[in-house]
Parts: sequence; structure tokens; C-alpha cells
Amino acid sequence: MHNFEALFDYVQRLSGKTLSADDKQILIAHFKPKKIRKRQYFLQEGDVCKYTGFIVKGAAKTFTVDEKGHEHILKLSIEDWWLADFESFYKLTPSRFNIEALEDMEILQITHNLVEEFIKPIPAFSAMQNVLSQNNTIAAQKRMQSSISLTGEERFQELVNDYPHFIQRFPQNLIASYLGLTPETLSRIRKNALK
Amino acid sequence: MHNFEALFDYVQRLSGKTLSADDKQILIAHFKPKKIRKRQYFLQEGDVCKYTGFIVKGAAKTFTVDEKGHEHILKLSIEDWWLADFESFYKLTPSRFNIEALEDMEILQITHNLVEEFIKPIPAFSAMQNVLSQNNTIAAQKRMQSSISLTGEERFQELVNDYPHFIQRFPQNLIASYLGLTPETLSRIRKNALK
DNA sequence: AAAATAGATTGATCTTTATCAAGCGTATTT
DNA sequence: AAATACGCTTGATAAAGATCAATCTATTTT
Repeated sequence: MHNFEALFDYVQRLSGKTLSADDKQILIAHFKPKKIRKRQYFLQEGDVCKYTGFIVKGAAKTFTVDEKGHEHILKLSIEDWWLADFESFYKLTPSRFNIEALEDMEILQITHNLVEEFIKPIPAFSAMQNVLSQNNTIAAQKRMQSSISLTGEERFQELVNDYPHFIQRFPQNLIASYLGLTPETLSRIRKNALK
Repeated sequence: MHNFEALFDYVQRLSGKTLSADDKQILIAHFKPKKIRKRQYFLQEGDVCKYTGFIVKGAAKTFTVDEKGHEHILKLSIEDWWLADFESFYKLTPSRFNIEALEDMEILQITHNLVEEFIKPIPAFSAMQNVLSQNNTIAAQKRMQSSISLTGEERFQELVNDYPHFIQRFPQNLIASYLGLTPETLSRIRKNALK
């Protein structure tokens, strides 16, 4: 039961509701703990993303590889986030993305069907899903707006303000890719910013 | 009742469920039809987005204005879409966005509170919300991915493929802004593409 | 019909960012 | 301890895109 506490806390905090003992048993019964070693893949391009994973510990990157072999990082995920390519997860279509552990990870994973059948009926869980959906909508909107209207330097500054722990935790070349920049460009941006 | 049919159809189509006569009455009782003339604002920067509007007819742009006075278009919305700055709508905080009608519009508008209290209990409606949320997540992810990994030309080509009716319906300078490009750059991109 | 406005295009120039290549320091691996 | 891999930086150059200005056309507006 050790690492389920993180999930319970998360659901209760986001939903503002309490999980009953029965609710918790349902979560324990259907989420499967899994360990992923650093550099292991949670999802490979072309595969269907059958599971979503709640991150108890560790970090991962979600990325594509273009024709030139360059990685483009769509998401950097850490504790208390959900790991998945949601397009593939919802529609059960082959994914265009890879998801790879950047550190040793502990996750709690589950299929879409099990969520729908057993987990969603838990009031705190479905309330959490609604809040999460709102948060994601807001964050996606903000990131998109920055992407179309800010320079690389401004986007980097925004990331430093909004997610300072990301800057500390991840190497600069991954941050650069997440911002849609090359590592060289981000290096120069930072050098200039120290005026 | 005329323009409610579009909303009924939409809810039923997305949810895969049927609206009862009672359900329809609830929708009619709480959504308010509103007309917005071309160039009128549905939302002004600094105001709280109290309503979301289902677009029965017409089109609008959601945009910010930067310090240099340049517009950046986050969204172009047409029939069967929901009009709102959802950050402001959910949290009731002042919006950073403007929403302006690009054509004469007919919308059905409603507050967040009324949705939560009267509309969400309608099974077809909340099912529709779930599907919509999934669709939005997928679309946002795709657009973001394109933004960090594709050139302007590739993003334009993708838009032509995915939303050809947008290209026909909106002037090129708005499309450019939506893609994060200047009108001049998009004009040259199109000229080059006709090799 | 005349005037004003909106949108598209083109040219010249500047800025931002990517690419390619090299070098350097520090972890990891063996 | 040596070897390897990884991440960061810097330089030179190229490409993508922005800016500014001018022109042209087609709509609206008056």
C-alpha cells in the first residue's frame, strides 16, 4: 500500500473530496504498481498506449523523432502527473510519441476500460478528473499562446517563472527541446540574459 | 426554439445519447440566445468571461494584443464550437484575451454556475463534455507538437489538410497570426509552395 | 460615385534561430 | 584508471522569419 498514499492525497487534494476506505480499496485493486528504470520506455512510437500511469516517483519525457533524427519534447512529466499519450490512450490508435524514463520511476498504471468501469464511479475521482481537465485546458492554452506570440528568450523566462523546479531538475538540452529551441540557441539565450 | 436544434444535434452527436423532451426544456430554459454583430466583442481583455457561448451561426477570433499593438490569434471559432476564455470562465478571473465576432453571430450563452447546477446533470450533456474534453486535449497536443517541431510552411500545410474550410473562410492575415507568422511571411510561404 | 478601409503582395533589410563543427568538463561505464 | 558518453559552450555560417515601407486591388462605408 506504500505508494498508493501519493495517489490518494492527489485525488483528494484536486477533487476537494474524501476517499472512503472502500474507494481506496477499489483504487488499490485496479491500479498496478510498476517500476520503470531510467532510459526504459513506457511507450514506443507505433504502439498503442494501453495504460496511463500516475507518477509516484521519477520523471519522463514524451517526444517525437523527426526525419532528421531530432527529438522534439512535447512533455516533461514528474511526480503527481499522469503519463500517457492521451490520443492513443483514448482512441486506442498507434501513438506517434515515445515516452521514456529520465530517472528511475514508480508509477501506478491502469487501462482506459478499467478507469471507465471501476474508477470513474468514485465521486472523488471523477471530480478530480474534471478539475484536471480544466487545469490542462488552461495550461495548454497558455503554452500555445506563448508559443505563437513570444520569442525563445521570453518563453524561457516564462518557464523559469512558472516551473522553476523544471529548470533545476532537467538538463538544459531537454528544456530547449521542450521550448522548441536547439540546445545551442538556449545556451546563447541564457548567456545574453546575464547582461 | 429554432436555433436550439443545432445545440441538441451537437450534444446528441458528440455524446451518442438522446436528449429527452425534459432535457431539451432544461437547455432552452437556461441557455440564452444572443446575437453579436460583426466586429462586436464577446469578451474584452480585463473583463471576466462570465459566459460560454455555443456558436449556432458565425465566427470569432480569440486574441491578445502585445506591447507593440500586434494581435496574436489563439483561436478561430466557428459553428458548433464553444466560445470562451476557459481560464477566465472556470476561475472567474480577469481575462488576458479578447474575443471578437468576425461575422454576424448567433450564439446560445450560459454561465458556469448554471451549467454546473442545471445542465451537467443531463446525462447526454455531461457525456458530451467528456468527449469534448478528450477532443480538446488531443487537438491541443497536436497543435503544440506542430508548433515546437514544424516550420511555418509545414504548419500551414497541416492546417490546409486538417481544416481546409478555415483557409477558405478566413482572410490570410488571420490564418498567419493563428500559425504564429506575420502576414508577409505567410504570403511568401504560399508563393514558394506554388513551385 | 467618391472616399476610406481591409487585405494581399513585393522588396530591402534586420533579427532570431538552426546548423555544423569543435572543444571542454564531468559523470558513468568498463 | 582509462575510456566513453553526455551535456554545455562557442564560433562561423545559413536559413527562417520579422520589420518597415510601398503599392495594388477589392470591398465597404459614407
